[in-house]
Amino acid sequence: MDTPVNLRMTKQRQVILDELRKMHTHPTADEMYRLLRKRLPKISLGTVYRNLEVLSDVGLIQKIEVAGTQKRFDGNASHHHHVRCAQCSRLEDVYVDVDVEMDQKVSRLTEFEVATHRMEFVGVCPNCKIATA
Amino acid sequence: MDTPVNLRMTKQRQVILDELRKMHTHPTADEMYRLLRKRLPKISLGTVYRNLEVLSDVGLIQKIEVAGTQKRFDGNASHHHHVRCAQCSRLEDVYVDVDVEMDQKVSRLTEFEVATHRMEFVGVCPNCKIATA
DNA sequence: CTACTTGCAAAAAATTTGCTGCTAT
DNA sequence: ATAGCAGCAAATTTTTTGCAAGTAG
Repeated sequence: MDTPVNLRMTKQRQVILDELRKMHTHPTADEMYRLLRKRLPKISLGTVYRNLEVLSDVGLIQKIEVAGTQKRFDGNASHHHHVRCAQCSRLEDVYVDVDVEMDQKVSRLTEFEVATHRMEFVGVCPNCKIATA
Repeated sequence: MDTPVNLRMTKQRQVILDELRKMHTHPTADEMYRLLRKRLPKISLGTVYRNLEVLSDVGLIQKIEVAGTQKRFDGNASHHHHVRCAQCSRLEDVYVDVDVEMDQKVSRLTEFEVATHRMEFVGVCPNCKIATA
């Protein structure tokens, strides 16, 4: 539950981080699990869940909370946003951002002390545009 | 699964919409269920799920996809965003928005045809600020 | 009428947890 | 040494679904 005081870099954790970083998609825990078993045949789904949780707690990866029932994870820990296809749910990174005063503005309006934000753009992806046309 | 051609306004659906609109919080399906049983003791959880789904499909309410494992729903169907407290998960509405060109900009960058966006600001709410201080 | 909806119960999907033995530090 | 982790399996939590009977339009 709580993130331990001293994190260890176990084989499993290393591989999870490694694979996620080279993925450039935004897999669910279950998708990661299926992939990881190629390198670590005995890894368990529980371990995948626990590690994705810990890694995002310490900021090495991002937990993406967007549409859909499953959580998704992103090996890219830098500040960026996402576009999602309303039809096929495809998810991609977007590197645009609102101006820096936005968080301040919301802080004043709501009395929350706003630290960051996430944005999800929703639309139709190139593939689905063709399919629809 | 598919939204029917003709929607009926049943008692259950009416009450769900009604209660959700006067709530000003952003309840989960289960929270709605517990509340609704006061007015409709025999309503089932399945009905609550199905109706929240249908109502958001037709745009009468909003399905909020934010942090956390459960989906939340918002009786306010107008375009607005949310602030979430990183400590206690309290969720509030925010009426700020990015400039209208943002969606266009993302459309050009990603080749998605962007229709809308959602923003979630994350920070510490007034209560938790006090508790922490 | 009849397409749509409900309640109920069971199933499925997603995530978390208890435990015991192993391992990174 | 020892706090932290892994694997496994069981339990929980959240959501969906099949079905037979009821109802709005």
